[in-house]
Amino acid sequence: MPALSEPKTDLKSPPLSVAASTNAPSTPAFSPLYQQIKGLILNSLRAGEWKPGESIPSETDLAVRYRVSQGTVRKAIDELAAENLLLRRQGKGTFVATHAEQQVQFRFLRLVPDTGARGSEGPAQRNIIECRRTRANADVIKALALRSGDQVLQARRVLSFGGAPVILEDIWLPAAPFKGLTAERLANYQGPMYALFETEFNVRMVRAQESIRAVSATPAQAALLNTHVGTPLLSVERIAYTYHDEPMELRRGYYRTDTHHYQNDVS
Amino acid sequence: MPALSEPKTDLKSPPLSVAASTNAPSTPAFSPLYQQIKGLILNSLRAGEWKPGESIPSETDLAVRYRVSQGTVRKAIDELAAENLLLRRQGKGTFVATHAEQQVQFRFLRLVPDTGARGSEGPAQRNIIECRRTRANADVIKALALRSGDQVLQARRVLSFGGAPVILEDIWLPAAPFKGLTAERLANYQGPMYALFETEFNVRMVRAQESIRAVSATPAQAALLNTHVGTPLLSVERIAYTYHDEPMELRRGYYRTDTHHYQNDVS
DNA sequence: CAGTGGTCTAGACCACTGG
DNA sequence: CAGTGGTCTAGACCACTGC
Repeated sequence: MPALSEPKTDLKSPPLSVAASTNAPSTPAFSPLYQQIKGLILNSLRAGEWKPGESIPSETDLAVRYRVSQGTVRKAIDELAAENLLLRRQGKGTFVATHAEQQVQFRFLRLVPDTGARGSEGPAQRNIIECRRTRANADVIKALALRSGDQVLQARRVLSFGGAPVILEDIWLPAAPFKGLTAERLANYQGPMYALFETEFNVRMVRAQESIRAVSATPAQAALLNTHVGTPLLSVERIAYTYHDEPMELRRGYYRTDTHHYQNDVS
Repeated sequence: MPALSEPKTDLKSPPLSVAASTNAPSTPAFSPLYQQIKGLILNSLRAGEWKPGESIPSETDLAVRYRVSQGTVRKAIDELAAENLLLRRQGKGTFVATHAEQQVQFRFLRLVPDTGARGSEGPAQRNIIECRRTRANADVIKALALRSGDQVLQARRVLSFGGAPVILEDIWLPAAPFKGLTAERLANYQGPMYALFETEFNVRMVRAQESIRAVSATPAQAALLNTHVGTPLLSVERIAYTYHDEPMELRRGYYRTDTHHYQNDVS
């Protein structure tokens, strides 16, 4: 009999009214079994029981562990795979998604060169301009759901493609989860920033929300992006979330769009 | 026995190597049953057998019709619902998605007011500036996969929210599928343009691809959007597709982003 | 060859809708 | 109440991977 840690009481039993006896009597809060399984898997992911890039137990193993049928586990995994949290590979297993993989390297960066595919210009050069620790201001507090007075790490960097600066970014991170992150660590790391966050801080960015505007380049922005004051830039404000919709990063990007464009599929 | 029109030969039989005996010998082109069912449903949708807003037959009916199990039909419908082509409503049935519904009114328009929810400023005012019929130029031919010399309808309009002009759009449509579309018809129609396309021309837009840049307002654009020359505008080029990825519209939009922003979720 | 995910089936039962 | 989609199960078999 496997070591069961989660289900002290069997899952199947009554509707499992999660919302205890609070004031919300109308909705019985029925939650299907596979949703509960999904929640348990999510908990294991957040706790780091299975790390990015690793495989999780097979469907049959999980079925035994959770005492449900394999089909129910399958449906839970299906949803997690659809949300890009897990990655299924037939014949091999199911893996925790990671930003370190080549395929999904730029999943969160929607800027692509006008001609040619992503990465056709070679790898991006990342230059950290500055990095410091400050007290979060009102904007950041709201975006990251912090408390007034909380510390944040702030970084500014420029991304260049083929030698030409294209993106200027200001980044804010809550200091607590990223304890120990220094300017050197950031500057020396080759590869996507989100991959660093995974391996060093066990923080995996899962989804993000972006608000996009057109703005005129300020003198400071123009200088860093090697263009003229007043040049139209794409302003991209991103809030990135970890598991359970916890906001973990605020990023304000300014994109030159004379050789690149932001690409989006809507359906 | 139901009137079977599609499956002259039973579906189940051998792997059904769709890619006939062309040059591609390595891949056996195995296609699961539910994918084939999905294709058949897609064909019925395109042919207009079930119109937008209407319900399609129940899963059990379709299972009988296609001679497969209900679970297989279910999986096909699941995918179509995930792609927003169908809409499931428990207890009622499965419906063909439509742009006429209030909920999905603005599914393709990602511009939202900076404060408040979509539509909080009341309905959009749509003003057709001009509408004419021309020969497609190279750009349009490429975007809509036309043949040189083909006719297109071109329209220009301004969308205003709360009385203030926010969006200027140039729209190109292939003349053939939209035969009979006039400036009056466009100008007089209240409601989303895509809803008109559905009811009048049996053309349903299913997905779109947008390329976004920041540009400076030209004198003409500034005048129509009631702003200054040089104001940064969001340039949004959209190609919209019907069923089977057929391009059906090219749209070049210019958005003022001083009171609104383009919102995007990335995962 | 064994182990994984992927497909397909058949049947039971539940939740929701509307007459 | 009947009809619809939604959940859950159990079992058989297929396709893919790697030893």
